[in-house]
Amino acid sequence: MYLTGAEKRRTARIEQILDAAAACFVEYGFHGAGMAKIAARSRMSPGHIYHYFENKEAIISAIVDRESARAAERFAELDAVDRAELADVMTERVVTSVAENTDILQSALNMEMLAECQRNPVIAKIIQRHDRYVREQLTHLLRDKIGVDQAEARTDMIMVFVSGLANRLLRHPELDRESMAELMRETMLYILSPSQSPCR
Amino acid sequence: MYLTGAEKRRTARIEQILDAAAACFVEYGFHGAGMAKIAARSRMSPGHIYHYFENKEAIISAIVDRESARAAERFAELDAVDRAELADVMTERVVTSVAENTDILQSALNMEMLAECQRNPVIAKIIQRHDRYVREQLTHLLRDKIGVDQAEARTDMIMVFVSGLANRLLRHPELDRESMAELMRETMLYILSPSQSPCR
DNA sequence: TTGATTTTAGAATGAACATTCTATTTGTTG
DNA sequence: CAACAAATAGAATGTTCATTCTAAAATCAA
Repeated sequence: MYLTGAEKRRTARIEQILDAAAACFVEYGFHGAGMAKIAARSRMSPGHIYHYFENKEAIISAIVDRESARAAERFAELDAVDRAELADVMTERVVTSVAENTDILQSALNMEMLAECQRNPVIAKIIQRHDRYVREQLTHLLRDKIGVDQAEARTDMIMVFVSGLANRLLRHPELDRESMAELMRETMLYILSPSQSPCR
Repeated sequence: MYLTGAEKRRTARIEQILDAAAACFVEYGFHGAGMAKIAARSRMSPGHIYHYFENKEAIISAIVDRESARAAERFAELDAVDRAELADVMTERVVTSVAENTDILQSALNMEMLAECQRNPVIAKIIQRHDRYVREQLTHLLRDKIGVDQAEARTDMIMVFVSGLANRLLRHPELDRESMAELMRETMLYILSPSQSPCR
Protein backbone atom coordinates (compact mmCIF):
# COMPACT_ATOMS: atom_id res chain seq x y z
CA MET A 1 0.00 0.00 0.00
CA TYR A 2 1.54 3.28 -1.18
CA LEU A 3 1.07 6.58 0.59
CA THR A 4 1.18 9.93 -1.12
CA GLY A 5 3.34 12.67 0.33
CA ALA A 6 0.29 14.32 1.83
CA GLU A 7 -0.79 11.13 3.56
CA LYS A 8 2.70 10.54 4.90
CA ARG A 9 2.86 14.04 6.28
CA ARG A 10 -0.54 13.66 7.80
CA THR A 11 0.31 10.50 9.73
CA ALA A 12 3.65 12.01 10.75
CA ARG A 13 1.87 15.03 12.23
CA ILE A 14 -0.58 12.80 14.02
CA GLU A 15 2.24 10.77 15.55
CA GLN A 16 3.95 14.01 16.51
CA ILE A 17 0.85 15.16 18.34
CA LEU A 18 0.28 11.82 20.03
CA ASP A 19 3.89 11.64 21.24
CA ALA A 20 3.66 15.12 22.69
CA ALA A 21 0.26 14.39 24.21
CA ALA A 22 1.50 11.16 25.80
CA ALA A 23 4.43 13.01 27.39
CA CYS A 24 2.13 15.75 28.69
CA PHE A 25 -0.43 13.26 29.98
CA VAL A 26 2.29 11.42 31.89
CA GLU A 27 3.45 14.69 33.41
CA TYR A 28 0.09 16.35 34.13
CA GLY A 29 -2.65 13.78 33.60
CA PHE A 30 -5.38 13.80 30.95
CA HIS A 31 -7.15 16.76 32.47
CA GLY A 32 -4.17 18.60 33.90
CA ALA A 33 -2.47 18.86 30.50
CA GLY A 34 -3.67 21.78 28.43
CA MET A 35 -3.84 22.01 24.66
CA ALA A 36 -1.32 24.85 24.83
CA LYS A 37 1.21 22.53 26.49
CA ILE A 38 0.56 19.77 23.98
CA ALA A 39 0.90 22.24 21.12
CA ALA A 40 4.17 23.63 22.43
CA ARG A 41 5.60 20.14 22.96
CA SER A 42 4.66 19.05 19.45
CA ARG A 43 6.00 22.36 18.10
CA MET A 44 2.72 23.33 16.48
CA SER A 45 0.21 26.04 17.07
CA PRO A 46 -2.79 25.10 19.21
CA GLY A 47 -5.15 25.79 16.36
CA HIS A 48 -3.30 23.46 14.04
CA ILE A 49 -3.93 20.46 16.25
CA TYR A 50 -7.63 20.81 15.47
CA HIS A 51 -6.93 19.95 11.86
CA TYR A 52 -6.02 16.45 12.97
CA PHE A 53 -8.21 15.92 16.04
CA GLU A 54 -11.74 17.09 16.56
CA ASN A 55 -11.09 17.92 20.20
CA LYS A 56 -9.07 16.94 23.25
CA GLU A 57 -11.29 13.94 23.92
CA ALA A 58 -10.29 12.54 20.52
CA ILE A 59 -6.62 12.85 21.45
CA ILE A 60 -7.22 11.03 24.73
CA SER A 61 -9.06 8.26 22.90
CA ALA A 62 -6.26 7.94 20.37
CA ILE A 63 -3.65 7.73 23.13
CA VAL A 64 -5.61 5.08 25.00
CA ASP A 65 -6.00 3.13 21.79
CA ARG A 66 -2.32 3.38 20.91
CA GLU A 67 -1.10 2.43 24.37
CA SER A 68 -3.52 -0.50 24.60
CA ALA A 69 -2.40 -1.74 21.20
CA ARG A 70 1.24 -1.55 22.25
CA ALA A 71 0.52 -3.54 25.38
CA ALA A 72 -1.32 -6.12 23.30
CA GLU A 73 1.67 -6.41 20.93
CA ARG A 74 3.90 -7.36 23.80
CA PHE A 75 1.58 -10.22 24.65
CA ALA A 76 1.35 -11.27 21.01
CA GLU A 77 5.08 -12.00 20.91
CA LEU A 78 4.33 -15.05 23.05
CA ASP A 79 2.69 -16.65 20.05
CA ALA A 80 6.07 -17.45 18.52
CA VAL A 81 7.33 -19.24 21.61
CA ASP A 82 7.78 -22.99 21.57
CA ARG A 83 5.13 -25.11 23.24
CA ALA A 84 7.53 -26.71 25.72
CA GLU A 85 8.99 -23.41 26.88
CA LEU A 86 5.81 -21.40 26.99
CA ALA A 87 5.04 -21.68 30.68
CA ASP A 88 8.62 -20.77 31.56
CA VAL A 89 8.79 -17.88 29.12
CA MET A 90 5.53 -16.38 30.36
CA THR A 91 6.71 -16.75 33.90
CA GLU A 92 10.03 -15.16 33.05
CA ARG A 93 8.23 -12.27 31.38
CA VAL A 94 6.24 -11.43 34.47
CA VAL A 95 9.20 -12.01 36.73
CA THR A 96 11.41 -9.77 34.65
CA SER A 97 8.87 -6.99 34.86
CA VAL A 98 9.39 -7.07 38.62
CA ALA A 99 13.15 -7.32 38.54
CA GLU A 100 13.75 -4.47 36.14
CA ASN A 101 11.49 -1.54 36.52
CA THR A 102 8.78 -2.23 34.01
CA ASP A 103 8.40 0.74 31.68
CA ILE A 104 7.47 3.62 33.95
CA LEU A 105 5.79 5.64 31.25
CA GLN A 106 3.47 2.81 30.34
CA SER A 107 2.50 2.39 33.97
CA ALA A 108 1.82 6.09 34.40
CA LEU A 109 -0.50 6.18 31.41
CA ASN A 110 -2.14 2.96 32.51
CA MET A 111 -3.35 4.41 35.78
CA GLU A 112 -4.59 7.48 33.99
CA MET A 113 -6.41 5.26 31.52
CA LEU A 114 -8.04 3.14 34.19
CA ALA A 115 -9.15 6.21 36.09
CA GLU A 116 -10.69 7.62 32.93
CA CYS A 117 -12.24 4.29 32.02
CA GLN A 118 -14.46 4.51 35.08
CA ARG A 119 -16.21 7.66 34.00
CA ASN A 120 -15.84 7.81 30.22
CA PRO A 121 -17.71 5.01 28.41
CA VAL A 122 -15.84 5.67 25.15
CA ILE A 123 -12.53 5.02 26.88
CA ALA A 124 -13.98 2.00 28.65
CA LYS A 125 -15.00 0.49 25.31
CA ILE A 126 -11.53 0.94 23.86
CA ILE A 127 -9.79 -0.57 26.85
CA GLN A 128 -12.17 -3.51 27.08
CA ARG A 129 -11.86 -4.25 23.37
CA HIS A 130 -8.07 -4.50 23.57
CA ASP A 131 -8.32 -6.54 26.73
CA ARG A 132 -10.64 -9.03 25.05
CA TYR A 133 -8.18 -9.39 22.20
CA VAL A 134 -5.27 -10.06 24.55
CA ARG A 135 -7.32 -12.54 26.53
CA GLU A 136 -8.31 -14.46 23.42
CA GLN A 137 -4.68 -14.82 22.39
CA LEU A 138 -3.56 -15.80 25.85
CA THR A 139 -6.39 -18.24 26.47
CA HIS A 140 -5.65 -19.92 23.18
CA LEU A 141 -2.03 -20.38 24.24
CA LEU A 142 -2.94 -21.70 27.65
CA ARG A 143 -5.57 -24.08 26.40
CA ASP A 144 -4.04 -25.35 23.18
CA LYS A 145 -0.32 -25.11 23.77
CA ILE A 146 0.02 -25.71 27.50
CA GLY A 147 -3.20 -27.65 27.86
CA VAL A 148 -4.53 -26.33 31.15
CA ASP A 149 -8.13 -26.57 32.22
CA GLN A 150 -10.05 -23.39 33.17
CA ALA A 151 -7.95 -21.54 30.63
CA GLU A 152 -10.07 -18.38 30.81
CA ALA A 153 -9.76 -18.05 34.57
CA ARG A 154 -6.03 -18.69 34.44
CA THR A 155 -5.68 -16.06 31.75
CA ASP A 156 -7.41 -13.51 33.93
CA MET A 157 -5.31 -14.60 36.87
CA ILE A 158 -2.08 -13.95 34.98
CA MET A 159 -3.35 -10.55 34.00
CA VAL A 160 -4.20 -9.88 37.64
CA PHE A 161 -0.53 -10.45 38.35
CA VAL A 162 0.71 -8.10 35.69
CA SER A 163 -1.46 -5.13 36.58
CA GLY A 164 -1.29 -5.91 40.29
CA LEU A 165 2.46 -5.68 40.14
CA ALA A 166 2.36 -2.26 38.51
CA ASN A 167 0.12 -1.05 41.34
CA ARG A 168 2.28 -2.65 43.98
CA LEU A 169 5.46 -0.97 42.76
CA LEU A 170 3.75 2.40 43.03
CA ARG A 171 2.61 1.80 46.59
CA HIS A 172 5.78 0.04 47.72
CA PRO A 173 8.65 1.21 45.53
CA GLU A 174 11.39 -0.19 47.80
CA LEU A 175 9.93 -3.68 47.56
CA ASP A 176 12.55 -6.46 47.56
CA ARG A 177 12.41 -7.35 43.91
CA GLU A 178 14.49 -10.47 44.24
CA SER A 179 12.29 -12.31 46.74
CA MET A 180 9.24 -11.02 44.95
CA ALA A 181 10.50 -12.41 41.65
CA GLU A 182 11.18 -15.74 43.30
CA LEU A 183 7.72 -16.02 44.82
CA MET A 184 6.16 -14.76 41.61
CA ARG A 185 7.96 -17.45 39.62
CA GLU A 186 6.71 -20.18 41.96
CA THR A 187 3.15 -18.91 41.82
CA MET A 188 3.09 -18.43 38.05
CA LEU A 189 4.30 -21.98 37.53
CA TYR A 190 1.61 -23.17 39.92
CA ILE A 191 -1.06 -21.40 37.89
CA LEU A 192 0.37 -22.58 34.57
CA SER A 193 0.85 -26.22 35.54
CA PRO A 194 -1.35 -28.34 33.26
CA SER A 195 -2.89 -30.72 35.78
CA GLN A 196 -6.10 -29.90 37.63
CA SER A 197 -4.39 -30.20 40.98
CA PRO A 198 -1.09 -28.69 39.99
CA CYS A 199 1.17 -30.12 42.69
CA ARG A 200 3.61 -32.57 41.23
CA MET B 1 -11.29 13.71 74.85
CA TYR B 2 -14.11 16.24 74.83
CA LEU B 3 -14.89 18.50 71.91
CA THR B 4 -16.48 21.90 72.22
CA GLY B 5 -19.44 22.78 70.03
CA ALA B 6 -17.22 24.78 67.74
CA GLU B 7 -14.79 21.90 67.30
CA LYS B 8 -17.63 19.50 66.58
CA ARG B 9 -19.06 21.80 63.94
CA ARG B 10 -15.65 22.25 62.42
CA THR B 11 -15.04 18.54 61.96
CA ALA B 12 -18.59 18.08 60.71
CA ARG B 13 -18.03 20.72 58.02
CA ILE B 14 -14.74 19.13 57.05
CA GLU B 15 -16.41 15.74 56.68
CA GLN B 16 -19.14 17.40 54.67
CA ILE B 17 -16.57 18.86 52.28
CA LEU B 18 -14.62 15.62 52.02
CA ASP B 19 -17.76 13.61 51.29
CA ALA B 20 -18.76 16.03 48.56
CA ALA B 21 -15.23 16.13 47.18
CA ALA B 22 -14.99 12.33 47.11
CA ALA B 23 -18.24 12.12 45.16
CA CYS B 24 -17.08 14.77 42.71
CA PHE B 25 -13.67 13.17 42.31
CA VAL B 26 -15.29 9.85 41.51
CA GLU B 27 -17.48 11.51 38.92
CA TYR B 28 -14.99 13.91 37.31
CA GLY B 29 -11.52 13.03 38.62
CA PHE B 30 -9.24 15.14 40.81
CA HIS B 31 -8.62 17.69 38.09
CA GLY B 32 -11.94 17.52 36.31
CA ALA B 33 -13.90 18.43 39.44
CA GLY B 34 -14.10 22.16 40.08
CA MET B 35 -14.37 23.89 43.42
CA ALA B 36 -17.77 25.21 42.35
CA LYS B 37 -19.04 21.64 41.95
CA ILE B 38 -17.60 20.59 45.28
CA ALA B 39 -19.11 23.64 46.95
CA ALA B 40 -22.53 23.01 45.44
CA ARG B 41 -22.46 19.36 46.46
CA SER B 42 -21.48 20.18 50.03
CA ARG B 43 -24.10 22.96 50.07
CA MET B 44 -21.61 25.67 50.91
CA SER B 45 -20.29 28.68 49.09
CA PRO B 46 -16.98 28.18 47.26
CA GLY B 47 -15.35 30.81 49.42
CA HIS B 48 -16.35 29.08 52.61
CA ILE B 49 -14.41 25.94 51.72
CA TYR B 50 -11.23 27.98 51.99
CA HIS B 51 -11.87 28.41 55.71
CA TYR B 52 -11.23 24.72 56.13
CA PHE B 53 -8.76 23.91 53.37
CA GLU B 54 -5.90 26.05 52.15
CA ASN B 55 -6.51 25.05 48.55
CA LYS B 56 -7.73 22.24 46.32
CA GLU B 57 -4.47 20.33 46.70
CA ALA B 58 -5.14 20.12 50.42
CA ILE B 59 -8.56 18.60 49.77
CA ILE B 60 -7.02 16.02 47.45
CA SER B 61 -4.42 15.15 50.05
CA ALA B 62 -7.09 14.80 52.73
CA ILE B 63 -9.16 12.53 50.50
CA VAL B 64 -6.18 10.33 49.69
CA ASP B 65 -5.36 10.15 53.37
CA ARG B 66 -8.91 9.28 54.38
CA GLU B 67 -9.38 6.65 51.69
CA SER B 68 -6.03 5.05 52.46
CA ALA B 69 -6.87 4.95 56.15
CA ARG B 70 -10.21 3.30 55.42
CA ALA B 71 -8.52 0.64 53.31
CA ALA B 72 -6.02 0.05 56.10
CA GLU B 73 -8.85 -0.38 58.60
CA ARG B 74 -10.32 -3.17 56.55
CA PHE B 75 -7.02 -5.00 56.75
CA ALA B 76 -6.72 -4.33 60.46
CA GLU B 77 -9.88 -6.32 61.17
CA LEU B 78 -7.87 -9.43 60.39
CA ASP B 79 -5.98 -8.92 63.63
CA ALA B 80 -8.91 -10.27 65.62
CA VAL B 81 -9.15 -13.47 63.63
CA ASP B 82 -8.15 -16.74 65.24
CA ARG B 83 -4.77 -18.16 64.35
CA ALA B 84 -6.16 -21.40 62.93
CA GLU B 85 -8.66 -19.69 60.67
CA LEU B 86 -6.49 -16.84 59.48
CA ALA B 87 -5.36 -18.27 56.17
CA ASP B 88 -8.92 -19.25 55.31
CA VAL B 89 -10.40 -15.92 56.37
CA MET B 90 -7.86 -13.92 54.37
CA THR B 91 -8.49 -16.11 51.38
CA GLU B 92 -12.22 -15.71 51.80
CA ARG B 93 -11.82 -11.95 52.00
CA VAL B 94 -10.04 -11.72 48.69
CA VAL B 95 -12.33 -14.27 47.09
CA THR B 96 -15.41 -12.40 48.27
CA SER B 97 -14.10 -9.21 46.75
CA VAL B 98 -14.24 -11.00 43.39
CA ALA B 99 -17.60 -12.59 43.89
CA GLU B 100 -19.44 -9.49 45.00
CA ASN B 101 -18.43 -6.33 43.25
CA THR B 102 -15.90 -4.89 45.63
CA ASP B 103 -16.88 -1.33 46.50
CA ILE B 104 -16.91 0.49 43.18
CA LEU B 105 -16.38 3.91 44.72
CA GLN B 106 -13.25 2.82 46.50
CA SER B 107 -11.87 1.38 43.27
CA ALA B 108 -12.62 4.56 41.33
CA LEU B 109 -10.78 6.73 43.83
CA ASN B 110 -7.92 4.25 43.98
CA MET B 111 -7.09 4.60 40.32
CA GLU B 112 -7.29 8.35 40.61
CA MET B 113 -4.98 8.18 43.62
CA LEU B 114 -2.42 5.98 41.89
CA ALA B 115 -2.42 8.20 38.83
CA GLU B 116 -1.82 11.24 41.03
CA CYS B 117 0.80 9.43 43.06
CA GLN B 118 3.03 9.22 40.01
CA ARG B 119 3.33 12.96 39.59
CA ASN B 120 2.63 14.45 43.01
CA PRO B 121 5.25 13.56 45.64
CA VAL B 122 3.01 14.69 48.50
CA ILE B 123 0.35 12.19 47.44
CA ALA B 124 3.01 9.52 46.91
CA LYS B 125 4.23 9.99 50.49
CA ILE B 126 0.73 9.60 51.92
CA ILE B 127 -0.03 6.49 49.93
CA GLN B 128 3.28 4.86 50.71
CA ARG B 129 2.98 5.60 54.41
CA HIS B 130 -0.39 3.87 54.64
CA ASP B 131 0.89 1.00 52.55
CA ARG B 132 3.82 0.48 54.89
CA TYR B 133 1.45 0.39 57.84
CA VAL B 134 -0.78 -2.22 56.20
CA ARG B 135 2.22 -4.31 55.22
CA GLU B 136 3.58 -4.27 58.75
CA GLN B 137 0.29 -5.55 60.13
CA LEU B 138 -0.08 -8.19 57.47
CA THR B 139 3.52 -9.38 57.63
CA HIS B 140 3.19 -9.74 61.37
CA LEU B 141 0.12 -11.92 60.89
CA LEU B 142 1.74 -14.04 58.23
CA ARG B 143 4.97 -14.53 60.11
CA ASP B 144 3.78 -14.88 63.69
CA LYS B 145 0.30 -16.34 63.35
CA ILE B 146 0.54 -18.47 60.22
CA GLY B 147 4.26 -19.01 60.39
CA VAL B 148 5.27 -18.70 56.76
CA ASP B 149 8.77 -17.94 55.60
CA GLN B 150 9.42 -14.94 53.28
CA ALA B 151 6.54 -13.20 55.03
CA GLU B 152 7.31 -9.83 53.43
CA ALA B 153 7.24 -11.16 49.89
CA ARG B 154 4.03 -13.08 50.58
CA THR B 155 2.47 -9.95 52.00
CA ASP B 156 3.27 -8.03 48.85
CA MET B 157 2.00 -10.92 46.78
CA ILE B 158 -1.38 -10.86 48.51
CA MET B 159 -1.58 -7.14 47.95
CA VAL B 160 -0.75 -7.72 44.29
CA PHE B 161 -3.87 -9.89 44.18
CA VAL B 162 -6.13 -7.32 45.75
CA SER B 163 -5.17 -4.38 43.56
CA GLY B 164 -4.71 -6.57 40.51
CA LEU B 165 -8.28 -7.75 40.87
CA ALA B 166 -9.61 -4.22 40.98
CA ASN B 167 -7.78 -3.48 37.73
CA ARG B 168 -8.93 -6.70 36.15
CA LEU B 169 -12.59 -6.02 36.86
CA LEU B 170 -12.26 -2.68 35.12
CA ARG B 171 -10.69 -4.15 32.01
CA HIS B 172 -12.85 -7.28 31.95
CA PRO B 173 -16.13 -6.53 33.71
CA GLU B 174 -17.93 -9.63 32.43
CA LEU B 175 -15.28 -11.91 33.92
CA ASP B 176 -16.63 -15.21 35.24
CA ARG B 177 -16.50 -14.46 38.91
CA GLU B 178 -17.19 -17.99 40.05
CA SER B 179 -14.25 -19.69 38.31
CA MET B 180 -12.07 -16.71 39.19
CA ALA B 181 -13.00 -17.04 42.86
CA GLU B 182 -12.20 -20.73 42.75
CA LEU B 183 -8.77 -20.26 41.19
CA MET B 184 -8.10 -17.34 43.48
CA ARG B 185 -8.90 -19.47 46.54
CA GLU B 186 -6.51 -22.19 45.40
CA THR B 187 -3.74 -19.71 44.72
CA MET B 188 -4.19 -17.78 47.96
CA LEU B 189 -3.97 -21.00 49.95
CA TYR B 190 -0.85 -21.91 48.02
CA ILE B 191 0.75 -18.61 48.96
CA LEU B 192 -0.38 -18.82 52.57
CA SER B 193 0.64 -22.41 53.19
CA PRO B 194 3.26 -22.44 55.94
CA SER B 195 5.80 -24.86 54.50
CA GLN B 196 8.64 -23.67 52.29
CA SER B 197 7.50 -25.89 49.45
CA PRO B 198 3.80 -25.51 49.93
CA CYS B 199 2.49 -28.61 48.18
CA ARG B 200 1.06 -31.06 50.61
C1' DT C 1 4.67 29.89 -13.16
C1' DT C 2 -0.12 30.47 -11.80
C1' DG C 3 -3.98 29.40 -9.52
C1' DA C 4 -6.07 26.35 -6.22
C1' DT C 5 -5.79 23.76 -2.17
C1' DT C 6 -3.79 22.34 1.99
C1' DT C 7 -1.16 23.36 5.94
C1' DT C 8 0.09 26.22 9.46
C1' DA C 9 0.39 30.13 12.87
C1' DG C 10 -1.39 32.93 16.10
C1' DA C 11 -4.66 36.04 17.82
C1' DA C 12 -9.52 36.21 19.50
C1' DT C 13 -13.31 34.42 22.27
C1' DG C 14 -15.97 33.13 25.84
C1' DA C 15 -16.42 29.89 29.41
C1' DA C 16 -14.62 27.78 33.54
C1' DC C 17 -11.45 27.78 36.91
C1' DA C 18 -9.05 28.50 41.68
C1' DT C 19 -8.74 31.82 44.74
C1' DT C 20 -9.63 36.32 47.29
C1' DC C 21 -12.37 39.94 49.07
C1' DT C 22 -16.25 42.14 51.24
C1' DA C 23 -20.26 41.83 53.50
C1' DT C 24 -23.74 39.63 56.20
C1' DT C 25 -25.46 36.35 59.26
C1' DT C 26 -25.05 33.41 63.13
C1' DG C 27 -23.46 31.97 67.53
C1' DT C 28 -21.18 32.78 71.91
C1' DT C 29 -20.01 35.02 76.00
C1' DG C 30 -19.99 38.42 79.52
C1' DC D 1 -29.23 41.98 75.60
C1' DA D 2 -24.87 43.79 73.78
C1' DA D 3 -20.68 43.22 71.68
C1' DC D 4 -17.55 40.54 69.71
C1' DA D 5 -15.87 36.57 67.11
C1' DA D 6 -16.69 32.88 64.07
C1' DA D 7 -19.10 31.14 60.13
C1' DT D 8 -20.93 31.82 55.83
C1' DA D 9 -22.45 33.71 51.27
C1' DG D 10 -21.62 35.42 47.04
C1' DA D 11 -19.65 38.61 44.01
C1' DA D 12 -15.12 39.99 42.09
C1' DT D 13 -10.59 38.86 40.07
C1' DG D 14 -7.32 37.41 37.14
C1' DT D 15 -5.85 33.38 34.98
C1' DT D 16 -6.09 29.39 32.13
C1' DC D 17 -8.60 26.64 29.28
C1' DA D 18 -10.61 24.48 24.86
C1' DT D 19 -11.99 25.93 20.81
C1' DT D 20 -12.73 29.05 16.68
C1' DC D 21 -11.50 32.45 13.42
C1' DT D 22 -8.51 34.96 10.14
C1' DA D 23 -5.06 35.18 7.43
C1' DA D 24 -0.51 33.87 5.84
C1' DA D 25 2.67 30.46 4.08
C1' DA D 26 3.65 26.19 1.78
C1' DT D 27 2.58 22.68 -1.52
C1' DC D 28 0.74 20.82 -5.50
C1' DA D 29 -1.40 20.45 -10.14
C1' DA D 30 -1.55 22.16 -14.71
